[in-house]
Formats: sequence, structure tokens, C-alpha cells
Amino acid sequence: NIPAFLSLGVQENHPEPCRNLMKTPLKQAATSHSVLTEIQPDCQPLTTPPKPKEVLPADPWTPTSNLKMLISAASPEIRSREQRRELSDSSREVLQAKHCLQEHLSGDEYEKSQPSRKERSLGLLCHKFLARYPDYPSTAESNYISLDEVAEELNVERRRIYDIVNVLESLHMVSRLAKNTYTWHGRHNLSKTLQALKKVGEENKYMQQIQMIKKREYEHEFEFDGERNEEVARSFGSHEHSEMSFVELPGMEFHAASVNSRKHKSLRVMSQKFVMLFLVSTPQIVSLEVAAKILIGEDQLEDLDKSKFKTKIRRLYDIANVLSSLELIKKVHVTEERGRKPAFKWTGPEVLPNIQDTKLETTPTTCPPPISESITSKEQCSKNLFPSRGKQNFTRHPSLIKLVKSIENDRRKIQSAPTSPVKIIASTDGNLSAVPSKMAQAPAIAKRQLEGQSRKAKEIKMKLSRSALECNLTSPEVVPKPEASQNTAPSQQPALTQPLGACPPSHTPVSPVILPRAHSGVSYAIYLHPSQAHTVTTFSPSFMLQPLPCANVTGIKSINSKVLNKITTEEGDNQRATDDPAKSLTPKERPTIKSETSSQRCLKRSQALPEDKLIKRYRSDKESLDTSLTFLPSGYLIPLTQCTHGNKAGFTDTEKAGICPLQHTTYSSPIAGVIPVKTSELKAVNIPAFHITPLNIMLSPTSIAAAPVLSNSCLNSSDTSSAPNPNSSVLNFTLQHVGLIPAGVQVPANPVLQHVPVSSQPENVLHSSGNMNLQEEKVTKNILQLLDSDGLSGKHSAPPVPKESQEPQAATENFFRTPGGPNTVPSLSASSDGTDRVSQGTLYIPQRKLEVSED
DNA sequence: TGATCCCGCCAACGT
DNA sequence: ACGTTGGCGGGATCA
Repeated sequence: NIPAFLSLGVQENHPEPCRNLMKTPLKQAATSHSVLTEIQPDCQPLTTPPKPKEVLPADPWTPTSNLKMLISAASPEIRSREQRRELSDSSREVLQAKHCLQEHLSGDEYEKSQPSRKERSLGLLCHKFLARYPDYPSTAESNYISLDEVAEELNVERRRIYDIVNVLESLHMVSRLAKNTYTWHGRHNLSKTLQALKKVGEENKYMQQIQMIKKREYEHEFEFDGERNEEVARSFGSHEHSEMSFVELPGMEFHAASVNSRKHKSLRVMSQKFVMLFLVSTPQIVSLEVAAKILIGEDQLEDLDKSKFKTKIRRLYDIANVLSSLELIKKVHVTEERGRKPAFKWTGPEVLPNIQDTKLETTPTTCPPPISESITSKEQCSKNLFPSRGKQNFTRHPSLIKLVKSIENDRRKIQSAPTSPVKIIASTDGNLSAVPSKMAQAPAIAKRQLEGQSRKAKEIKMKLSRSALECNLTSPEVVPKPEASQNTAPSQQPALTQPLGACPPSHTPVSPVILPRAHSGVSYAIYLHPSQAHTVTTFSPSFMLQPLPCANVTGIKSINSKVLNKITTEEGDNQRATDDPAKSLTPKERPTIKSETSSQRCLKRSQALPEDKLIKRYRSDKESLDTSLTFLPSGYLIPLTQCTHGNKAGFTDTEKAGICPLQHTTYSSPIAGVIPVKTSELKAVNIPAFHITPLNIMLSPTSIAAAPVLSNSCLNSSDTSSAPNPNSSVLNFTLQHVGLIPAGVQVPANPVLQHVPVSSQPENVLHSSGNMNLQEEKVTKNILQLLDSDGLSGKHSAPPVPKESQEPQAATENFFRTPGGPNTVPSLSASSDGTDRVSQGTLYIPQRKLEVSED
């Protein structure tokens, strides 16, 4: 609402800082305390008169609002954490203010000559650092970052700046432009980066690794052990991913040899891996210990060199501090029998599959109107990649990109960068290509429109560059949906491709294809077979409902399957997100939200902040029911993200949240990604969510479920062409899904994951159907049933999902066929032949009670 | 104490 | 040879 004018005002306020970074006078004035001062003008003048400087151009907040925020932040109750989330843009300021206040409150003399260690912390430093740049820099401003300058202004040694910059680099929030100079990209690339990281994480089987580590832990604890550990370790090591290195976004790769040389172990890589862990694990909580082990383990599995471990932990703290400042994670503690372990919880945007990838944009023609019109988050991300520093007046047009490049080159030369800035290359890249900055000044809306218009050109560009990227990102395609999906008989589809026959043969990497349904407004997601084995992603992340049983979070220790994990998050103060859906969005984005229907909002909310909100909900439920072991059997709806339908307004959300706005209230069960649910039905619907991994399928955490286990052969067979026919289990599964059959059990095919994913993740519960016991019983039954039947699984859903009867089936089918890329091949080949999936022995690893608490 | 993690030495690189 | 990067781990702080 405030958008245009506010932002303008803001810009006016601090144009200087942003601009002439190279040699700004600010230095002195702003020096050491600049950040604090600015941030908390109201707090009290520790330092100098508050400066509006830090206000981000994009930041819609008015000084007043900031004040409010500060005040609220000051409240003792409100601790540092999620507030930021909602106040995304201003979060930093709030945080700082908070810190400030807290400090003040706690210690009278907050200002000591020698700042306490805390005050010198990397986290605070990072806040200061971030405060200097807008989350979403406009192309018009100069986004240079001079390390020297920053170091000076922030009053720290440059070494520290490197620490920050390195992790920011890992997220592509900055990129090295030249020696001593970086370019600030802000969060424009964030969602894309996260998607990429998630994908890589999946490819690396981090989830399994996590499980393995936990399992090992567990075994050790009980002396179970012995060989099994070794075995596990071995299998683990066997498929060792050859040391993955820095994940680059197309167009932003490192070119510096020096950088490359250290690429593998750098803080950057570590940071990326760390992030990946969050993205692939279900409760998105990762303990330092596990993270360290995995990061170390990648090379050497078994020798837990103590010092090495220690060093790793140290580094992880460094990274975590920065990520925390970015509000991507927050510190929590997981408590288990063993004790409290430091861990971090992902609080960043949910990373959905890149449903609307470049391809979509590239093929506007094929897409229905709505689709073509939508602006994907990616697009947004790509904007501003081409910041015109210094030359802000230069109007960029796609056709002028080259010119820009040359300019960039010149600039580089001038800078005498050791390495060439890659940025330009990025411009070439479709995804990252910048949009003409011409609109930078225009009102947001106008801007969007313009962008939309210019999209075509961009798309073309992207297309060209696309091939290069191909390997990294999955690009889902949107295809006009062929009416009701004629479910191809369960028989079997020849190739895994085009399950529904409706889909055009796509060569796209396997990703869900969204078929917009004009009539019903319901969309279907279909997985296409990836033509490129290499592209890897077997399924779209969006469908990955990660369910990993709680095991993910902490070690899986208790053997008693009955024990459900209990995750408690102390977030008494975080409710805001829950209260106001809009809060989770950037102020900037709020206006957009308005247009949404309330129901949409709900959905969005759940989607966007599933964890916190749900947790909260969970808690309340818990309280009211007084059920400590609540196990809400309901699944959560997973919106079929189809940004395409949405109106432009919705995009913004995406941008920040990294989530596709679900426009159109189309939600589908993650299961097959095919069950269409209308928003209106939402409340009544309880769709079980699953998580599909190449190795297994799990139900959503919330649901007690039985995940159908696909034989590995099925899923991972390197043989892409042969798709196993759905078997009876499929049917079973379908039935369950439809609600005919009660909750199911998961029969793990994966050795590593041999446990029933009983998930207790409260967070995902949208609706709690009161009766747990019933559910449990059912589950049990199912389990038994499944076990003896065939490893099939069912899933449960409390209230049957209203949907067309046939669809489920089709969906199911697709679902099964889907995962098939060679790359998908599970590392654990032991059970790959699928014959023994059930027989393999299902080890139920009950989760131990787990408590997650904030500090 | 154990959890954090600041600090800055010094090696690897680039120029 | 000198400046930039940034791995690394001692040991100070914090809780």
C-alpha cells in the first residue's frame, strides 16, 4: 500500500550511502556505530543522530513504523527471533534495536569502551553489514561493496568481512566483482539459489546421510552396533558424491582460479552444504553435531577426528551467525534424552521446486494466458542482477545487454580485479538476466507490467542461455492441461514419460508439470520423465513433502515406535506470523496480498510458514487437548504451486518467501501432486502429504502414515525407460489416499530409512482430527497389512479428500512412475531390487522425544 | 564447564 | 615482493 511513495521517500533518505560506495564520505560519519545508531534512532542516542541511511530503498516502512517496531521489539518478551521474519525488510533493524534494547535493559551501561565480546560478534557485525544494503536492491542503485570501506566503517578487520561475504557469496547474495570489491545482489537470487541448493542436497542424499548419522548415533548409544554401523557407513561412503564443490548459479560462477582452488573446502561450500541440510531435512532443524559430521564425513566417514570436528563446529558457528543474521535460520536446542544439543532451525523461505522455471517463461506461447502473465519469483530474482552501479542513469534494455557487459568489463579492468567478475556472464544467463532497469524508478505496478512486457525478450535470451544451465536447475514446464486426466490405466505407461498421456512429451528434466485446468481451475501436476538423466531431480521439491520422520531432527533413538516425537518450540513471541498472514511478507508485498481471498491467505500461510504456524497451532491443540504426544493424523495440503495463475500481485510474495503464491487455490496432495482441491474445500480436506524420495515415499510428518514404498528398482532403476507397473500396492495406496483405507504405514525400502516415519511434526497439521487413538490403531493395522501384503503403503488421510474418484488413481500412477532418472539412483542399492523391500526388515525406529527450544 | 566464537597468524594466490 | 583471501585453531568469553 505504501509502496511507491514510501519507497520513494526512503530512497531519498539515504541515497548517498547506496550510491557512491566506492568513495563515500559516509565513512567517517557512519563509522563504527553507524549501524546501531541508525537502526535505533529511538532507542537512544548512544551515538549520533540517527541516520535514515540504512533504510532500504525497498523498505516501505516509515520511520514511524520503525519506531513501533522498535518499541514492540523492546518488549522483553519478544526475543530475538522471528520477528524478523515478518518484518523481513526491517527485520534487521528491529533485531538490532532489540539487541540494543536488550543490552540496555540488561546492563545499564550498554556502552563500554571496549565492546563486549558479544558486541563484536560476527552476528552483530553481519547485521550491520546487511543493514547497509537493501534486500532487494534496485538495478538503479550502485551495489558495490568495497571491502575496505565496509571494514573501515564497521570498524573491523577485513578478515571478518570475508567471513560474512563468503557466506553471502554462497547464497549468491553478493558476488565478487573485483579485487576487494563485491557486488551486492541482495535476495534477488535467493530463492533460486535455495532451489539449486536443495536440489543438490537431494542429489547428495543428504537426507539419508542425516538419517544415517542419527541412526548410527542411536546404535552407538545402545551398543547395537557393530557391523551394522560399518555397513551403513560403507554404503554411505560408497555412493559418495564426489566431493561436491561450490554450487553456482548459472551466470554467477566463480572464475577466479584462486577461488576455485579452495573451492572445495571454503567457507562458502560449507555454508552451502549447511543450508542444504536444512532444505532437505524435514523438520528443518539441523544440529551442529550432525551438520559437522556430515560435512566432515563427506570425505572421511569414520574418523571423527576430534580437532577436526571442533574446527568444523567453529566454522559452522561462523556460518550460522551469518545465516541467522539473514534470518534464514535461528538457533534452537534440541533436547533429547541425551541432553541439549545446539541446533538451528530453518526460518527462511520454503523452498519449492522451481515450478515455473525458465522454461515456463521461455514458452509463453504454450502457456495459457494466466500463466504467461504471471511473474515468477525467478523472474523477480533475475531482476537486478544487473545492477548498474555508478551508471544508474543508463537505461538498460535487453538489447543493450552487451553494451552493459562491455561496460562491466571496463569497470573490471579499472578495478584490476584479480579475477574477472562474472557478473556479466550472469546477464547472459536467462535466469539471471536482468530486466531493463528502466523501470527502476517507476511505481511498482507499472514496473511489473513493463517487466511482463519485456519478458519476452528476456525469455528469448534465457532460452539461449538456458542450455548452459540445464544441468543445474530443473525447469518445470507448464503445459496446457488436457482436461480431465484420463488416467491411463494403471497398466503401465511405456516410458515413464507422460503418464497421463495428456502431457506433451517433454524432455524436461523431471519435474512436475503443471497443467492448468481452465475449467475447474484445478491444476494437476504431472511428473514428466526427464530426458536428461543428468538433470537429476527426480521429483520436484515441492512435492517433496518432507516427511522425514522426526528422526531427522535428532537422533533416532528410542525403539519404541509408540513414542512420538514431541517437538516443542518455544516461540511464545513469534506468533505474529500466525496472526497476520501479511506479516510474513514484506511490507512491500503486502499490498498484493490484499487481493487474495481469505482462504487463499490461509493456504498461503500454511504454506509459507508451515512450521511456526503449525507448531503454534499444534501447541494450542495440545493445550486444549492436553495431549502431550499429539500426533495429528491430518496431513497438510500442499499447494500445487502454480504461480502461473496468479495475478501479478501475488508474485511479490514469491519473491521474498521464495514461495510461489498459490493463486488460485489449487491445492493438490503432495502425494501424486494430482489431487486437486479447491480452496473452498480446504477446510474439509485432509490430504496426506508424502515425501517422495528416490528411495522411498513417506507420508507427511503429520500424518501417521504409511508410505508406500516403491521398490528401488522402480524408482531408481537406472533404466529410465522401464517403469514398473503399479501394482496392487498402488491400488492400496490409492484407496488409502482416497480415504477408503485408513492411515497407512510406511514400509521403507531404504535401508537407511528403515523405520516407520511416524511423524509427529505438529507443524504441518492443518486440522487436527481429534482422534488420535483411532488413527494409531489404524496405522498399526495398516502396517501389519502392508507388511504382509507387499510393502505397499498407504497413507491416511483423515477426512477423505473430496476429489474426483479417478483422479487419485491417475495421480498415484504418475506418482509412482515419476521418479525415474538415473541420477535418482539411490545410493543404497542394497534394496534396490525392490524384492526385499518389505522383507528387508523394517526397523522401526521410534523417535525419541525431541524438544526443540529456542535458546 | 561446555558452548560460543573472536582473533589474528600465516599460507595460498594474484598481480 | 606485496596485497588479497581465507583456512585454521588457540584461547577468551559467555552462560
